[in-house]
Amino acid sequence: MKKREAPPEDGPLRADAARNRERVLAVARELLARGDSSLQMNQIAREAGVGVGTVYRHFPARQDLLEALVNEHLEALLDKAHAAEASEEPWSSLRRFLRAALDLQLADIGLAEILNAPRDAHARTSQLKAELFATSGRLLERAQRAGVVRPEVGAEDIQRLMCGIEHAVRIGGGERRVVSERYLIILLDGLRPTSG
Amino acid sequence: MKKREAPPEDGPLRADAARNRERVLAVARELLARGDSSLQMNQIAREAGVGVGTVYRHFPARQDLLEALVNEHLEALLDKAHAAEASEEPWSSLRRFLRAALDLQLADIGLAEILNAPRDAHARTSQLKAELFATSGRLLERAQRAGVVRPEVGAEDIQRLMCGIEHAVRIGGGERRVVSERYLIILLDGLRPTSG
Amino acid sequence: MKKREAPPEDGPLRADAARNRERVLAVARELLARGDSSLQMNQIAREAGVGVGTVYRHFPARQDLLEALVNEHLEALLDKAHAAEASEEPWSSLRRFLRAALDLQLADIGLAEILNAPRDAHARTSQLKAELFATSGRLLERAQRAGVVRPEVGAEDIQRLMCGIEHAVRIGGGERRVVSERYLIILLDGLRPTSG
Amino acid sequence: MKKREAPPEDGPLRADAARNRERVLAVARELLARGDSSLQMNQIAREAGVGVGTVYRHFPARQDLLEALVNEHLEALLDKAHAAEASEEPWSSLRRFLRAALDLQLADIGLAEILNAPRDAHARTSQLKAELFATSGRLLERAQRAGVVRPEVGAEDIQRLMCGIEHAVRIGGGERRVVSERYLIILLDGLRPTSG
DNA sequence: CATGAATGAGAATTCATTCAT
DNA sequence: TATGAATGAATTCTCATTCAT
Repeated sequence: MKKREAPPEDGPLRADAARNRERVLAVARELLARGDSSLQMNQIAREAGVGVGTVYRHFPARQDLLEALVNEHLEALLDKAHAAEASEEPWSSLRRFLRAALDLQLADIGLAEILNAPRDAHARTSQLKAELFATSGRLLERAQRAGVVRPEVGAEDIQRLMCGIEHAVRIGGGERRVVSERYLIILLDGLRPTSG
Repeated sequence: MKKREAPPEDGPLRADAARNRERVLAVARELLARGDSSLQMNQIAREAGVGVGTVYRHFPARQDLLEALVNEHLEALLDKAHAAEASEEPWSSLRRFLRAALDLQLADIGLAEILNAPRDAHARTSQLKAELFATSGRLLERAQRAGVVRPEVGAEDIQRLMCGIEHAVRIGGGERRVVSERYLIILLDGLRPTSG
Repeated sequence: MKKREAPPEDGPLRADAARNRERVLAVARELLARGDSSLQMNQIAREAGVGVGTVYRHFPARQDLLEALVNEHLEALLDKAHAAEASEEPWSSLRRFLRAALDLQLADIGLAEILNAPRDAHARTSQLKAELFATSGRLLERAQRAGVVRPEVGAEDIQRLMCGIEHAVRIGGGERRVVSERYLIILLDGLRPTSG
Repeated sequence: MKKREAPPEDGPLRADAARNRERVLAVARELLARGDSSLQMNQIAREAGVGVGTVYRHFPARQDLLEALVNEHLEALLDKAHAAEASEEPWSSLRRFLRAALDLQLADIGLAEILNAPRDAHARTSQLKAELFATSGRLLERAQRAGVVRPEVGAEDIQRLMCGIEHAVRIGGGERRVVSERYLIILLDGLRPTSG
């Protein structure tokens, strides 16, 4: 469990280094997409056609690789959140955001892991998570003020419940799009304030 | 993929064998409770103070151990389901059953795994799962006939959603009882038919 | 029965890799010479002063190691066979070949095992065996056409009988060279056509 | 490698003990006949329907079991040798004896092992082996005096060569009876004195 | 910087033998 | 005396990580 130095992030990478980095990321993405979230360094190196050492140079630990991979989806998700915030309707914007979030989580098996990780390898990740958390919190509160979401749930609950729905979709069969839509609707209905 | 013989289950165990078996089960239970579901034979043997061979004698594979551990909870859950069936109120009996299920799943990290496993090591497990599935299906249908649950969900959906809620509770902090109760309520409300 | 990748045999090995490979082979050879044909990976690693992983990298299975060890002897034997074929005298060339074969088989306890193995790990081995079989078959037939070997024996019989002689030499004491020479003469005389 | 006490051989066995002993022997015989000469105590016990301890009580080591099994064949072989000795023709009696020996060795995979073992577990075995060795020696010498066997071979050579032939028969295919007869003829012809 | 061979701890599994019942 | 559960050393094999080239 020895600590390695952080990868040099100062200057722009040399052309070949950048190419290798991209290859590694591409392979890792591919593996996640195939549902293999083990991210074994040797396997990645082999499939990327680089040495293991190269993978370790760019990503000293599995977590670094995972964050690099997930961050772009995190950014995409943050964009969705901001877009939702720009909309006028508290409820439908929240719904749209959660739908997008669920799609992304299902497409990227590492996203939930990063969202739930207690600590991050890179400040960038922490920052993105914090922003995302804040924005979804505002979306939620707006909906609560409008009386369309039960008042006792918080942003963290939403995140956890979304990961729960993702899990429910993953563990079984059926057409992904259809199932995830059905389960999301159940969650959304459950979030509505108790009528009466 | 060599086939092992089933562990001898015929007669009552000898006193010392029974004691060791219990020790192994106790350690395994403890490990699951600590959240470690890897159930490594060496580790279990070491912590139980028995030889590895002893663990293998009683439980030739991880799956056998897991099922032995889970089956008693599965039976308890089935009892709850039958009790719920005996009740008159479609909705509250379903709710009571799901509450019990969630509590058990949270207490036993292996329960969900067994519930979702595509195949079982022991016929007993398959039988219990089938009975449980059938009973919860009847509970669900009764509630649907009474118009208190949306008609498009099936017993499998309920199981998957419950595992999702379990997951949501596990991945975060907070007082387990409180959090699980809150999330369950959201799920239950979500299962109600769309009013209007 | 998982398939492993073949050990990389393409380019020339790195200096240290080659050194380790040689060490492993040397130890394995030594073990065979000592009469231990079990070729246990950890024992070899220990005696060679390398990690187990290194042995596995070079030789994923016992069979690979054995074939690597034996192939050079197989090649030497094939050379002998070709040399014998180049000679003019049917009988003495066959005798010379079988003498060489017996010497090699006695020097390398793995040779007979590979010769009798129903399948090989490497194509190279199969190829060598096939060539050897064909060549010894031609030597045999030539001797049969010359009327100096009984007609009903085939190349396979010769191989089996030679392994039998090897076995006879191994199971007892006495000066190896002397005993093997005596037994070989008995076999050779036995192969002559029945006079009368 | 701790030494166990010899099994009590004094009095006649109790009826049930004798029955168990026979069961064990029967199973072991069966296993040898199937070509499995590993004689694993647990396996034997299981198939015999007795506890391992029982097997160990009767046969403290694999060698004891093997000898018990083989001794009756050894006795049969000795009978053949004596019968051969009683015959008048030096050559055909030797031939008949060796044929019988080869048949027995092929039928009992343990026979050769006992014959070649440097030391025996039971005096009875040593005695049988010595008698057999002496008798075959006399058969051999008679044939040599008659000038029908080359003078430089001894009883030990015959034994080793016979084991070699057995080995040659075992390692390949073909009809056992046919192959063993063919190889035996080659050996017998090879044993004849060099004509001229 | 890149490479990939080497490392070695650790997990799974088997089996001969012992010993409590 | 019989039983068979228990033992644990021995073996195979994997993989994250290091480091010589």
